[in-house]
Parts: sequence; structure tokens; C-alpha cells
Amino acid sequence: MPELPEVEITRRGFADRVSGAHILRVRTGQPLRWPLGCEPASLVGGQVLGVRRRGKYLLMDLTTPSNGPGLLLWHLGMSGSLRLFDSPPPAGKHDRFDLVTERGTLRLHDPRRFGAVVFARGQADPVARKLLDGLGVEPLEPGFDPLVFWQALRRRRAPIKQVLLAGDVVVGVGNIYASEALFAAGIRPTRAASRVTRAQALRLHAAVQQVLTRALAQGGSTLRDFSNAQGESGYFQLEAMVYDRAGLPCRICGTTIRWLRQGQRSTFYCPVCQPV
DNA sequence: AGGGTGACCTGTCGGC
DNA sequence: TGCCGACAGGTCACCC
Repeated sequence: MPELPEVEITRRGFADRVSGAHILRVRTGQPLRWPLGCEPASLVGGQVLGVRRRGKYLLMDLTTPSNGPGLLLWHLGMSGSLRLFDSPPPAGKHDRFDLVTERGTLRLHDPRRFGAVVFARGQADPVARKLLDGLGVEPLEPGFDPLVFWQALRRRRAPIKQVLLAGDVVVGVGNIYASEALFAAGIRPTRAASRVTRAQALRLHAAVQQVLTRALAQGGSTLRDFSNAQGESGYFQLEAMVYDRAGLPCRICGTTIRWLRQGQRSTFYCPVCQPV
């Protein structure tokens, strides 16, 4: 579900409100992808200092009464959403984690349980390092340099779509926006990353930024169940050029959009607009 | 080291 | 109606 735009939209929807809030209670449901890494009760009495984002992770800086400064890493997995409630309704079957503060309850809803909430003592904590160290550059920050991007692609033999998804070159681009960015750049998803030309790489660099920025402006994509911290849907899916449009005419040239499977993920492209 | 594969988990949808 | 397989926005451990 959530790629960079959805995670960032979610962050913006609650970060300011919970920053400075004290943790009154924690409720855990069925286990998530990874263990929390601390006693839920040990967070109570702590204070949220702020919420940052790295790739598809939300990093909540906090202080804890017993463990000192710490970091709560939130990941939404495939089906997760985070919502901030003034007063939450009774927890449903898929409500996996509640962080109750005096400024509201932050609730992780995640049917498939691929998401996670993980406590680390800081970014140097081995738990945090395992999750964050291999991540590539942030696509919407100045460190995302076009020529450095091209050089990184030249070292990879895998198909360009899969290199985008891997997240070790650039983070935050998931299955929807990888297909969309490759369409915008006119590059066939199956092309080996090492064979992407300099001109193509520069177009792709711009396309990644443009697609993610546009998705942010549209509140993300709601395919099935994504909603932001206020429970509202995103609208980018309405203007997707290729994603989930197999068999439909290309919005540019009218050619039928094709579907293929790469690394067990669906890819969509236009054979005419993305010739090589 | 990079690349390919299976695994994790639950729900929904289409076909028979 | 029921069953079965395919598929869904992510990413990790494992093997070559």
C-alpha cells in the first residue's frame, strides 16, 4: 500500500499534533512483522518529540521514563494505515497498535500485519541500523543527484523497475510509482539498469520527483484501503497513466497498456511510449 | 555484492 | 452457495 507519498501524507497528518504529547497508554494487538522490542508499558510516561520520515519508515523521536531517549519506527507494510483519533472507537480486529496520548490516540490499522512498530534506543541502535542502514537516497531531497543516480544504475544488471523497487539506490518508490515514473520517462521496465542511457537516467530522475510530488499533492493513492491520519482517501490513482490499467488505452497514444510480472510484482507499461 | 526466490499474513475477487 | 487460485501498495532471509 503505502509508498513515500502515502507515508509522508500520513506523517503530515499527525506529526504536529502529537509532537510534545505525553504517552498515557499503549495497546498492542496481534504481533506485527517484528517485535516491538520493549515492554509496551515502558513507553508510558514518555514524551513524543517529533516525527520524521526515512523512506517508507516513520521515525518518532521520544523520551522514555526507563530507557531514556529513543526512537519508535513505524512501517505501514502493504496494508497499513495510521490514524489519529480524538477519542478512538473500540479497537477492531485489524487495529494492531494504539499509542494513547493526551493529544489523541495514534492507531495502526493493518489487516495483513506486514507493518511494524519497533522501539530502538536511537538511530545507532542495531535494530534501527538493520532497518535503515541499507536505504538509498531520499528522492525529494537535494542529495538525489541526477548524475550520481545514473552512475548507480550503471552498476546494476537487474531490470530498472526492480532496481527502483529495491530501495537501495533511491527510497520510497514502490510498485505504483515505479511503473508511473518509468512511463513518464519513456523507459521499458524490463531494461537492464546498466543499459539505461545517461539521457534516460536524467529523465527518470526528474520523473521520480515529478510523480512523487504530484502524488503528494493528490493525497497519495487509494487503491483499496489507504487513508491518511484523518481517515481520508488519496486521489492520485485517478490520474495514473499505467498502474492497474492493463488492457486500457494509453492516455497518450491509445495503445493498449500491457501487464507483466517482474520479481513477483505486477508491472504496467505502454509498449509505444516506453519503446526501450 | 548482486540477483533470484520464497516467506510472512489476511482479505477479496473471479471462475467453475 | 462454496471452494480454489490468483492477486494486493513491502521487504527480509536465504541461496547461488
